[in-house]
Amino acid sequence: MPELPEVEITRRSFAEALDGATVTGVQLGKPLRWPLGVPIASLVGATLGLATRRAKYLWLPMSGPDGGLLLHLGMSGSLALGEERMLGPHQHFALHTSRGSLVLTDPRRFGAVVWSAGLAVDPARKLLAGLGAEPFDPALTGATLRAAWRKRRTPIKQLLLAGEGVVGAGNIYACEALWRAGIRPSTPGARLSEARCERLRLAVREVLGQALALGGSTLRDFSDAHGVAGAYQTQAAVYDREGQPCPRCAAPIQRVVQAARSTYFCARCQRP
DNA sequence: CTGGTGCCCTGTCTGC
DNA sequence: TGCAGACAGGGCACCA
Repeated sequence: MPELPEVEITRRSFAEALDGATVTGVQLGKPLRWPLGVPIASLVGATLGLATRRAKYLWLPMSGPDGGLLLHLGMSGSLALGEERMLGPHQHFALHTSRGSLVLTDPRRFGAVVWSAGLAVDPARKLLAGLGAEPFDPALTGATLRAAWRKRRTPIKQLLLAGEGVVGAGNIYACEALWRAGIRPSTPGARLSEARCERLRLAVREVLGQALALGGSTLRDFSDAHGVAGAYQTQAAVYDREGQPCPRCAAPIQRVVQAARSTYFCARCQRP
């Protein structure tokens, strides 16, 4: 489900409310992708800091014990902040605090909540290693993207999905950014000139920025920690629009499968 | 190293 | 109505 905009919107919707809160309990439902990695009891009494985000991961820092929870929403996860109550059938993690309970709902359980003593040590270090630059990092340029992709024959769509060079664009926003940049999703990364890399960098920023402004995309069930849905999906130019006219040139949008994921593009205005 | 595939798990929708 | 199959916003492990 959640790509970078949805994760960031989720973060913003609860981070300040829980900054400084005391952990009063933790509840687990069915297993998520990995074990929590710490006894629940040891977290009780910890003080929460301000939640941050790296790529599609959220980091909930704590002191006493020092460390934090690294959280990923997977394909179907969402967080809600509310009163403490029984876990529902798809609620597999709850962090009860002095200022409310943060509950992870994740039917498919591809998500994760993992304890790490810090971001620079395992398991967080290993999970975050190799991620590309943040899309809004001023240090990210067409030249740095060109350098990251120049030896990669993998199609650019898959490089974006893997977070190589730049993170944050999942299936929806990778399709949208490539359309905006006029680049065919099947184009090998190495084929992109620095100028096209720069165009794609700007496209990724624009798409993610617009999605952030619209509260993300709600295809089925995404909402922020207060239950507010997103509206970006109504703006999509190509995603899930197979056969419909390209907003730019009116040619029918095509759908292909790359690495087992649907890719939508306009064959007329997106060039190899 | 690299690119490709399979898999984790559940819900929803489509077509027979 | 029932049921099988495809598909879904992500990412890891493993293979050749």
